[in-house]
Amino acid sequence: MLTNRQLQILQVIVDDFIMSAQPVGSRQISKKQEITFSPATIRNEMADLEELGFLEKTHTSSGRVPSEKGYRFYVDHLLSPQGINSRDIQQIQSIFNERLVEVEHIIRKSANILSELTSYTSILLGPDVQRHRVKRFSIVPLSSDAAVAIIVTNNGHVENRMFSLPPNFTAAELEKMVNILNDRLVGVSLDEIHKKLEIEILAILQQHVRSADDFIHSLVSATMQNSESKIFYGGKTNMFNQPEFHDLNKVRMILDLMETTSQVQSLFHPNESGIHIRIGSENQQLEMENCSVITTTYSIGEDQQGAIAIIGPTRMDYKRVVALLEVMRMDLSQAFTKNRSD
Amino acid sequence: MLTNRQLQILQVIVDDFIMSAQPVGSRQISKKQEITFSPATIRNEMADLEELGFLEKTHTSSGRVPSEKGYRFYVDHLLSPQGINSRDIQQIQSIFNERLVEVEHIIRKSANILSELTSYTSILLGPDVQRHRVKRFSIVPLSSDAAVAIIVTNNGHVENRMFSLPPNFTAAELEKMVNILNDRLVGVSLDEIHKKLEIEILAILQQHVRSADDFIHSLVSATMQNSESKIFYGGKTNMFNQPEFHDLNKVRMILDLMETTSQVQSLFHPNESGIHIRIGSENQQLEMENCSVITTTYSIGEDQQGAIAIIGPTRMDYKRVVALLEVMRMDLSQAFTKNRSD
DNA sequence: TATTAGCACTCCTCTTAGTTGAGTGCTAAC
DNA sequence: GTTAGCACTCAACTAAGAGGAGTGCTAATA
Repeated sequence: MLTNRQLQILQVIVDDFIMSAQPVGSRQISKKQEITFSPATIRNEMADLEELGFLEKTHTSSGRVPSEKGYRFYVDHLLSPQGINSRDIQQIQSIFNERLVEVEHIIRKSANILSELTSYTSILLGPDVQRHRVKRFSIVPLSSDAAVAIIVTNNGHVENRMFSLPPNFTAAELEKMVNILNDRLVGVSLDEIHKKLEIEILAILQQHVRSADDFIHSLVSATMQNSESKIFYGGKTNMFNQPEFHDLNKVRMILDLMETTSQVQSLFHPNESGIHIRIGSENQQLEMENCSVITTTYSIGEDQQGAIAIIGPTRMDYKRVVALLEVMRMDLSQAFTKNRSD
Repeated sequence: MLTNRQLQILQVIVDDFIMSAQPVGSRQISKKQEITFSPATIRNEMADLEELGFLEKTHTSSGRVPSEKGYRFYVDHLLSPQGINSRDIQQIQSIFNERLVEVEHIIRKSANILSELTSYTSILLGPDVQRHRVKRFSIVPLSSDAAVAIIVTNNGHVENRMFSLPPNFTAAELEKMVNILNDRLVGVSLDEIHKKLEIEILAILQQHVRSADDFIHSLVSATMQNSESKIFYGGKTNMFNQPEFHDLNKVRMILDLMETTSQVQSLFHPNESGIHIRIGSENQQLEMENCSVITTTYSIGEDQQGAIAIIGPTRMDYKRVVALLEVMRMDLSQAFTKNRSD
């Protein structure tokens, strides 16, 4: 176990390095108010902390820098909760000033404000549309052979997909069909729609309408390409500010990663509540070995979740980001839950 | 006027510099097959071309580099049309392989393929939604005080906006209202909707429904935030490949510019057909002083336009990009016009 | 025994000087 | 008009040296 003094020194080093991005030397540490012992003592302790794997040197005679293990320890044991400044709170509140809660709009705004307040990059996942339930299903024909299928969900989200109509399909048939579909689909969650269509509804339609096969098939293939939850970014180029990303290649790799939906999705831990911190190589992605990712979830209505991620260097201001995410998570959950529709 | 020899030398220099990104020296030029005169002669000509403003030196004893004026001349007078390779054509055709034409999907794919083929950044503007016409208007109530308004346009595009319902609004009233709105709005273009709502339709509704004022007002404010045409990007980080963008700040400025819708919009020349090339400072934006932008438009249906922009360094492969855009513009126009609905 | 002052040592960083090579402009010869 | 030749320029690279921040170790101190 670490002694109190070691804890104290580790804390000072991490805090200092987070602010300065410079290796921290013993002299510098000794100047801090809370430190009462001499540089020599500190050097001894630092040597021990290095042996234990919490610190690293950039070269033989440099100051110390926290290792990943050091950050991990800091995050797990030394992270005193921090209040956040009323200005920041105010800015977060400003997201919710407007009257009507349009989920997408709020999330977009949140992404921007989070990136502004943290000066890192923020990624917000919108609600998992797949779990929305159908409120209304309708079809609008565009021409003799094409139509748009529209699904409005209980949360006011609208999905639409074009699909091709079987030849010689009459308006009357279409109406009949829409009625049947509406009867059967309302209340079904989006991810179950195509199963439902293929198994249950196909049989029913076949009794009432010509070319139901074609129709359903066309509709199924349209609903198959399932709609991913939208992803919103804030401060994509904030990384450029960080001295550790003055290397073009690193920045590029991360920006490229953020263009790939699947990669971005894998940054999140679905179904785990609370705040999660992944430091450096704890992220599976090679591109992220110099980054830390802090994620959390917020609830939208009763059983849906959105997610937030902040991406920064491993030398991230964990304290502040955690505090901000805590507030954000609560506020978003509250906003989305009180105004939700049934 | 430039002599033939000067033209030839200018052409070689620009071509060479576009490929190599290195200042071009007289010796190097003299080695080209088509060049029959000696380095000394070339040096003399280059000195003249520099005096005329077509070339620049990076330092006193360096080779020459085209100036903006040089590029401009090259683009205006020396750009022999180039065929493109059948592989590239094939790749472009692959965009249109799929059966059903979903505008957004095709544009997204085009953006990616263009950036891949050019190795620059591509920006595609979707159709100008404001000019779509209403095909069907509907309202789906979500709860007692909120509803979604949905507009399907003639091109199969779907716009939707949440808005608040006046208190104690009955389903019957809503239906009546939607019927009236549908009668009046079908065929109206999106940018005219709110005018139409406020002036003409309000009067009619007031005769039939309670709280028409509130309702229309709410609807108007929802339709006011007019939907911009969507913007699709390809190869956002391709710039990192260009040696002239090894400076973080330049890249950052451009990436930031691309996050700002209004800035991006101003890269385009609406209502001008053909291919447009803006070189360096010919772009108004300061951020783009090292970039050239090549834009063109394609038609969607009869009277709508989308636009394409390719952004690269001033040392851009104009010949190739122009050729690719030519093909792309034709193919997109064709694809969107043959399948359009009335 | 724990702490600290002192000191030799390391190694990054910055500066200076020197070398190389690609390229030019100019002059004089062809 | 063209070209060979030559002196000159300057970026890019390399090497050497000074300065300084920081360390580890040893011996003195409380």
